[in-house]
Amino acid sequence: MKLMKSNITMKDIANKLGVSSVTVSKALNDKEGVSDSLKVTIKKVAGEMGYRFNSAAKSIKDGLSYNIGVMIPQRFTGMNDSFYLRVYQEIAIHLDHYGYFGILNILSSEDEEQLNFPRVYSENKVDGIIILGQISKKYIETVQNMDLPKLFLDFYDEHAAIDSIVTDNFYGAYELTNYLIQSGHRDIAYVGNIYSTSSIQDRFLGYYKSLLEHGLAFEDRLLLNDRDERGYYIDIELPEKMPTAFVCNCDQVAYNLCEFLNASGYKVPEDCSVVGFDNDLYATLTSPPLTTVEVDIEQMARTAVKSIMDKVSNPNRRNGRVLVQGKIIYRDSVRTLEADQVKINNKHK
Amino acid sequence: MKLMKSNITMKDIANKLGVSSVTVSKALNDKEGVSDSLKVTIKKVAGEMGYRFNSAAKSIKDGLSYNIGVMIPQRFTGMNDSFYLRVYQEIAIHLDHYGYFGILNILSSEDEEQLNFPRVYSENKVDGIIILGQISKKYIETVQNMDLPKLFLDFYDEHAAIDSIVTDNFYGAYELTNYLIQSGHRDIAYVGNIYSTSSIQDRFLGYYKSLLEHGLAFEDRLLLNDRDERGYYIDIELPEKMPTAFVCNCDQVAYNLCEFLNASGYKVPEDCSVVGFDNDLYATLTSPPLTTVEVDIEQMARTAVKSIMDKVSNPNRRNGRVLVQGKIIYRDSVRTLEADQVKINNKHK
DNA sequence: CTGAAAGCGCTTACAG
DNA sequence: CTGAAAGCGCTTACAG
Repeated sequence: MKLMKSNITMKDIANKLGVSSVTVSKALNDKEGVSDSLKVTIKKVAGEMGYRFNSAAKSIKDGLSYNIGVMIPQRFTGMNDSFYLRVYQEIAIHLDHYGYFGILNILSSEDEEQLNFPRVYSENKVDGIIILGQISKKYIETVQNMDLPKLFLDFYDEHAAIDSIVTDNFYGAYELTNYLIQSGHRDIAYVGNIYSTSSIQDRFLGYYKSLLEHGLAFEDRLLLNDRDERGYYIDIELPEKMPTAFVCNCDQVAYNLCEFLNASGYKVPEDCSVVGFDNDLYATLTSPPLTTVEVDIEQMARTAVKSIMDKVSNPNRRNGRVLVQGKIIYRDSVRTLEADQVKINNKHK
Repeated sequence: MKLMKSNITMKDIANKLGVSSVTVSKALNDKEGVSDSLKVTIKKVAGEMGYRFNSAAKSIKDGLSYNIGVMIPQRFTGMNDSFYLRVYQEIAIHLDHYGYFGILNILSSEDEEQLNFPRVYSENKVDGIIILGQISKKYIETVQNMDLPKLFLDFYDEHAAIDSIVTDNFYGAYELTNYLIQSGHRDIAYVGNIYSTSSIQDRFLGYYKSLLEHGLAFEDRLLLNDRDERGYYIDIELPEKMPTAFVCNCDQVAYNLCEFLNASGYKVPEDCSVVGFDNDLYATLTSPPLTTVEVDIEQMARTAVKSIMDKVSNPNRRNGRVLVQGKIIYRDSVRTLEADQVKINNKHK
């Protein structure tokens, strides 16, 4: 079925002007081989005739679609405050600078389980694909089999030799924990299921490194679970002996924790300090607002787009694992403990 | 520059099997004119060879890109909780059912002012375009000049003969106000800049109709502004005589109002009732949570996709202005006033 | 059931 | 500086 659109082609412009379509093509693309005056005329007439470039014709010639696929696993799509959608939005904006477009591809749980290639791939709709958000081990293999530049964003996999861009979760949590220790805290818990995602795990390790460096012992009671294997939040169980501070793997969990602490009669930061990660909406909804680490979405998107575009022009290009630094946002959810208060806390043992 | 990808084409499959590419095309597309056995063989070999369909070649033939553009004005992109991004996400999911993809197009303020066509249009990248979020009057004209099926989503314009899909703001606010009146409220304010967007205005009119129907007089003091001309929130000024209830144009403003009321010593709902609109994150962040109207995002996206796909196959198709019903979510921010309390309130006059 | 021919709109050598 | 020819990968008549 042919659409009844009155599509103007280069040939139409050429006919009107009594030149060839080759000349029109050169003029419109600012290429060598047309006199300046003819070029001007052609552009003018093209505008008058409402000419629109047919990118499909170009695509078929050079084998490029001028689209980049952004794949987000379905399970990340339910949230109200969607971090990934905002990342996608920034990606779309940056792709525009390269003359590219972004095609959003929600990876259904079904396709992920059945290891189906995404349609953007099997229909050749994209020149590269950014996988935004952790996918299953099995599906990583499927992605590896795709003959296309690809990039993991916001997660990585040790075994897959696929370039990735992640927030420096490790360093961010390390700095944040250092800050708590400098503020006099010695008994610090970490909240998060460390087997759930690499982000949560790496943030834990940054926390752990800080403990190690300061000669503080880590105990199992200091690791508090926040979600089940499927990623659904569960009630947080406080340890018998209360820590003086909590490092939460994300702001939403920090928010949940604050609510729970308040309900249990603990005040933040008087009774215990809480820090988050992400600096999303939740960080400003607690009272007091949360000290947290801001993920630099714009920088992540910019880096991701640059990296994938590099790979499109040079498929052998490897960038490895690139870290994007976060930034601590200091607010009021951390209390500075006086030396004697630290002692009192220790006596409780 | 030609990409060094080992692209398998139908011709390759045909050569391998000693048939013509026409036959391969028919087999792969399940068309008439190939024996079943040959069809099976072709599909099998195509799979083995890792054949991927070249959609650009198809596009150039039938003049369809199999993409739909979704344009969101830049000024709506700053928010943390992005309603429009979630709508876009649902649109992408529904487009998939039609074999289509969604291309996100952030309309920069610059392009909006200079009345530039979006690149998705001038490069023929889409078969239709959904404009998600109010654009300027001037830019509406630009959109009208685009020779492409188009659709306004979440707003409409009286003068533009462009189909639109909007939440039934009028009816939602009407029902909500009815509910307040049934709960004994007689002095009800509306919070929102009614010249800012058609949504805010229509919600106001629903509120107004409810007042009219119940013989309640509207007074200017009952209309409270919440944002300036550029859409930035301003401090809300309470009227001298406090109303018993507030109908807010959206949940975020309701949330802001609740914070302000609490800070000013008023308790919700004991001292005054508050209702919102949208049922977004903010509706559950107040305490108590807000009674509000839920916008049916999934239904809006489904309707929008169906409508634009209709127009793609039949450019003359007109659907007019389609309303998508919302749904009241009853929570605890509304107090039922006893008859005598209403009287007491009236005595204050 | 099978395939040769033509064409979609553009661009890339290459010849003049 | 200008353009005829060929080709990108597919599909649509049409002929056998």
